[in-house]
Amino acid sequence: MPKQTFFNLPEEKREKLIDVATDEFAKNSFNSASITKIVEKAGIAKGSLYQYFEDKKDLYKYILELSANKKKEYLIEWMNRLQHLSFIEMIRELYVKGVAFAADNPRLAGIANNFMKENDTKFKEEILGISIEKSNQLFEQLIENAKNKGEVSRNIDTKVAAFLVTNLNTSIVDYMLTYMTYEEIFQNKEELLDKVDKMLFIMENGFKAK
Amino acid sequence: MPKQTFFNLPEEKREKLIDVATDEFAKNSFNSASITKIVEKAGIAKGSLYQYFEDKKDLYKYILELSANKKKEYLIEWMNRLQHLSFIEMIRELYVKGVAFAADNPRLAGIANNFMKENDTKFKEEILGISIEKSNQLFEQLIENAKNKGEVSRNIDTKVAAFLVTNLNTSIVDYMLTYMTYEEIFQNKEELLDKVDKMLFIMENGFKAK
Amino acid sequence: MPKQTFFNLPEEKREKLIDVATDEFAKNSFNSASITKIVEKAGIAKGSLYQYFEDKKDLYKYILELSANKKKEYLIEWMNRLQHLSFIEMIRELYVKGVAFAADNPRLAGIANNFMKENDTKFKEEILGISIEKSNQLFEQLIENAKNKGEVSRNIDTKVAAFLVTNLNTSIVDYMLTYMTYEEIFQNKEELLDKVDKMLFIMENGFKAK
Amino acid sequence: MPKQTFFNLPEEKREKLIDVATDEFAKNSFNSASITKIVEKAGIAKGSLYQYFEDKKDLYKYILELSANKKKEYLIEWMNRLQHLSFIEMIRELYVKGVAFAADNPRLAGIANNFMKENDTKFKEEILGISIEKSNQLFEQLIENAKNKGEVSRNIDTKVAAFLVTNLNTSIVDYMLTYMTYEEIFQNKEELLDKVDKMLFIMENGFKAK
DNA sequence: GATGAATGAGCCTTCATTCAT
DNA sequence: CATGAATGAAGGCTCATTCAT
Repeated sequence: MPKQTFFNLPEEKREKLIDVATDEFAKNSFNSASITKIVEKAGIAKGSLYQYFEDKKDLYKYILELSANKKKEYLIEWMNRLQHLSFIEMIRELYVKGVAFAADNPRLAGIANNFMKENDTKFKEEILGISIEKSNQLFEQLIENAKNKGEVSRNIDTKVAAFLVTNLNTSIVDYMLTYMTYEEIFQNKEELLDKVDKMLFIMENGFKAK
Repeated sequence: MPKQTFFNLPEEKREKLIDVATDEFAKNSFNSASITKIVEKAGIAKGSLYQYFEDKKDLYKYILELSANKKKEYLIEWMNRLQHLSFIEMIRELYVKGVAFAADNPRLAGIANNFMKENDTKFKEEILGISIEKSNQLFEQLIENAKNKGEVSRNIDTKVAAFLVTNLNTSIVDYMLTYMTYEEIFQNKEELLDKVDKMLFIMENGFKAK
Repeated sequence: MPKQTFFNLPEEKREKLIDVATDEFAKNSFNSASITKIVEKAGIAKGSLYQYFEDKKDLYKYILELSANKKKEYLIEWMNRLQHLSFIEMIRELYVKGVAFAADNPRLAGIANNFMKENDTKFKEEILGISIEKSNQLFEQLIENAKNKGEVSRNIDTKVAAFLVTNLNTSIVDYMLTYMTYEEIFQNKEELLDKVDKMLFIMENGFKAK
Repeated sequence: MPKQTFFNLPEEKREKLIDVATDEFAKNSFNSASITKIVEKAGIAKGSLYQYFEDKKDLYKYILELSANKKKEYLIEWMNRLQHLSFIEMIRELYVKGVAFAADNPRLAGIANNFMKENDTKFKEEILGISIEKSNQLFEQLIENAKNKGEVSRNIDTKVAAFLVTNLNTSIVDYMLTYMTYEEIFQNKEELLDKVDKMLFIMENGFKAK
């Protein structure tokens, strides 16, 4: 929720600021990110930033939201087809889109990633606007549906399964961003997608030999 | 590797400092943790801390190591029985011990947890003393063995499976520490262990209904 | 190379800061000079100084450069007449201007003087921007020319003579600044210039009785 | 003037401390030299040092004096023959011994050298025990004598000549220690002595072509 | 609306010296 | 006599935020 002044800015200036802030928050935690560096790189006055945004947190929220919106574009197709896909197909597509997003927009993905790592729960809920609890409920619903359709075993615990699905999603992207350079990610996109398939195979069938 | 002076300290003082530092590093990332706050809470002069430790990193390493050692005590039994357990039993025990450790020592677990979240790979490898790559190899070996014994399906990819196992382990503890109060953790230990079992059931058998 | 912010400062404030910093660097080596004392005496916030200058070294470079520029004004006439003067006249004028500069601007001269005393060669070359070696070559050239014109004996070693000329120049000013109060320097300017002449007489004719 | 306790020390310990302190004061100005580093390298308790010496200054005085005494050994021969040498021979020998001393004991020479560079006149006189003025008088006397013997021209100014002689002496050694590594000094001793001769030739005969 | 200077608390670290044991 | 823990001021530097212009 930037102030109106921000949207009155010439597009070039606005984009530059967004770009620079994205970079900073992709590389640093909220605390470590430096407003000073952002305004320096963006070539704007420090005071100006405080005319566009309430404070550091406000800027952060905005950048995080942009990243989330960009990701939604990747997921929109997935969401539209939720009904028509089998559960595993759904998850596969979710992961695939997630990895593709991170591969194509490593900085945007990095922001969300760093956000997930923040320790301060109050801070996170304040930023999210809703409780973490709530944000996890989508998957529980999807799993319940899949159980009803007979696609997912009734023997597994829904909440636990939802937790597992969400965390693996996060872990994959985290791995990419933390241990691979942007270049490596870019060059190995196919390979990464292949690994996603292998992971889903495990999730679908389990470890156990039959 | 604190200086000798640290070990010459009266136990009470030493414990107080460890306690306070543990607290700070459990609640903050390395960068955000404050030496100033630590010495203030410990009631010692700032200069004194530098008589005990080389620098902030040295203190951090020590506290992290203490946490690791404490955790090793929980895992020692697991390690001794590695040969005699089936793969799923092994993983279950690993997770169970991990959760138990975090439930009994939430702050110590929090330190390791925060360490995992650090973005700076060089920093992490410097602290660890070995490469991240290397530290992940144990599980790959365990999975290979399990495949050979016929416990784990040959159809699954070893590296991916190892990644999955490690990350879930981390995620569980992270979840506990981030979204539950110490009190909640303590009161729901049984319930948490039950969830571990449910997760392992999924990992063993997969999502798919049969 | 101060930041633009420094030049945007009201002249009074800027001059005050320059004055105070000049004082500190005239009285102390680079290491011993204190940023804290400078800002206190200048009556500005510590953070402000870092809005004007990159760091201590940046401030130092600037102050040193100011001193050098001021000295250049004294030497500009000398440099313009290099061709038309005999060697000894050249040296005399150099020394005379140097002494006059130090007498009129003891603090500015003191800064350059302290710089010469720094032990760390790398530091000095970094500040100078060129190698020490190079900065000494002017005199060697002048002496060679003088030899060719028959003004200076071919029997003397050029490099050694250049060393001698440079070091005496430095020594004289050093002596003034170290062992005389600013007041004494000011009151004895004539006397000092007379000593310069006496020294040049020795350098011209040597110690030896004929 | 160390305390008696210092002399009661086992020789090995005493020598180690001297050695380490020598090193520190050879590499740093009085201010920059670190007591902490000295005791660490010497392997003694910090408190101990303050039982041997009054304070940092006291230690410094002692180390400086040791260096002076060592140098006196080099100069003793020179002093004994003062009467029998011509003026230029005297100076030559003084310089030669000085260079030889610095070549053989660069650290000891470095201490004296750093001392000369100190800005605080009061500090220097306090350390020296006598006024700088006084310490320069020897040469004036020697020059006067040389004039009387007809070796040195009556046309030169005694005080100025004395200043010149002393400062060149210092400058040569300073040059060696600042711009040459210990190894280079050691390997080029002959060459350095040759330069001394060349410088004395200039001082004897002057620049002027005849 | 834009500016950017000013702020002062905070950062980690080093210092010479003291003094209880 | 030796120890080394304790001290707290000082070191250079960065921070997010404010506010007069």
